Order: sequence, then C-alpha cells, then structure tokens
Amino acid sequence: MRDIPRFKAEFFKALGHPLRIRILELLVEGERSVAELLADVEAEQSHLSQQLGILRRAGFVVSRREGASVIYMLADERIAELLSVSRQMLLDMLTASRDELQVS
Amino acid sequence: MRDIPRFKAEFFKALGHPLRIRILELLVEGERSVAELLADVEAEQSHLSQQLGILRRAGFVVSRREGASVIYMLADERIAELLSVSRQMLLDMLTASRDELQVS
DNA sequence: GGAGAATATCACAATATCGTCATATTCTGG
DNA sequence: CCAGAATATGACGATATTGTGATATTCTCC
Repeated sequence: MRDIPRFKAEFFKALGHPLRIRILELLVEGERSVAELLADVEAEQSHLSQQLGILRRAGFVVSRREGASVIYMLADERIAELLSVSRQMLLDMLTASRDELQVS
Repeated sequence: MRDIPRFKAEFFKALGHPLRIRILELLVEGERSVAELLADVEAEQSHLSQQLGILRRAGFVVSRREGASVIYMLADERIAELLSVSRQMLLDMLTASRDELQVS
C-alpha cells in the first residue's frame, strides 16, 4: 500500500475549506439539520449542500433524514480532536511570529 | 476573531497534497536535506522545492542551511500526532466500508 | 574568480476547486 | 394529487493549484 500519502492528502484536503471547517465546528457541538446549519453560516443553500456532500463523501459526517429535513452529525469523535490540535498549533504559531516581530 | 475557520482551512489545506504528506512523514523520522528528500520521493527537484516552500510558509517545517545543502525538520512534534490520528481514522473508515460491502 | 553542485524561483499550460444560479428531488399538509 | 418547504444536483465562469522546464541563486572546491 504505497498510496497512503494520497489518501491522507484527500483526507486533509476535505478539511481545507473555511465553510467545511465551520460546519464541522458546529457539528462538534451536536447534530444539526441543514436548515439550522444554514442559519449559522453565511453561505448560499446550494453551496452549503455541496460542502456537506464533500464532507459526507469524505467520511467526516453522516446524515439521516427526519421528515422533511436532513440531520447531519460527525461520523467520528476524533474530528473534534483534530480541530482542537490544529487550533492549538495555530495559536502557538501566531504567538511565535508575534514574538519574532517583537525582537526585530 | 471570526476568521478562525479561514486560518484552520489554510492549515489543513497545506496538508492536502500527497507530496507534502510524504515529506512530512519522512521528516517525522528525523531531519533531512533536500537531496535526501529528493532521493526518497518521486518528484522533480523544482516541484519538491516548491512544496517545501509551501510547508515552510505554512509553519510546518523549518530549514537551516548547512554548507551547500539545506536541512529541513518538522517545526512542531504535534504534526506527527496529526498524521497518526488521520492514519488511524482512515484505517477505520476503510474497515467500515469493507464491512458494509460484506453486508450488502 | 570559475565550474559545478545544491536549492530556489519563474513562467506557464493543464487541471481542480469555488461559488452562483437554475433546476431537480423528496417530503408534508391540506 | 397539489403547493410549497427542505435539500440536492447540474452547469458554468472565475480563481487557485499542480507539475514541468528553464533559469536564478548560493555555496564549495580548485
């Protein structure tokens, strides 16, 4: 299996969009219908739906139909872990570059 | 600060390329010169250099010059953690979809 | 200082992703 | 069954990313 980097790159690429990150952050707090997501996010309905589709096909979220609406939830709790590790790394990077500016 | 999703997306986008993942996986094992990386990776020299630049600007790696060559290393040990979490999640996803095929 | 190794940058065609608008599908209530 | 709400899909121009080949830069050794 020499395609692991390819799969991993696909995995991370699916996280590489502000709207998709926003969606995942909302879903970390709990499952939500598309309408609820749409209310919390600044995006067109079709755009949201498309990004949900990308997350679904990448395996980050699962959906179920409930009457007229569709509910999305995280497919794996480790997604929250990924998001929080990245958040902490980002904060540290920002701090580091701020310190560098101080020095120079 | 309402641009956190934007920063996080940039962060993950920098991981969203097979060659960049490959580079990071090699650097998890220890620092390496560009020439050494080039030997372990199937890519043109200029392409490798460009992807190293992306990783450097994104803050994932740091480099130092040592004589005629340039040595790269991970900027943060948590990168190894990110890669291993993603690997495990990918394996689980593959297992899950294999099981689904069994059933149907 | 010049030749050549090691690395980085530039220019650019090929491809992929993004975001919008229009339209299709699936459900509910009457 | 029909109207309308909720969600998904298709088409497509705009923009970004990829990967290659050519060239620039930086270093070492003679």
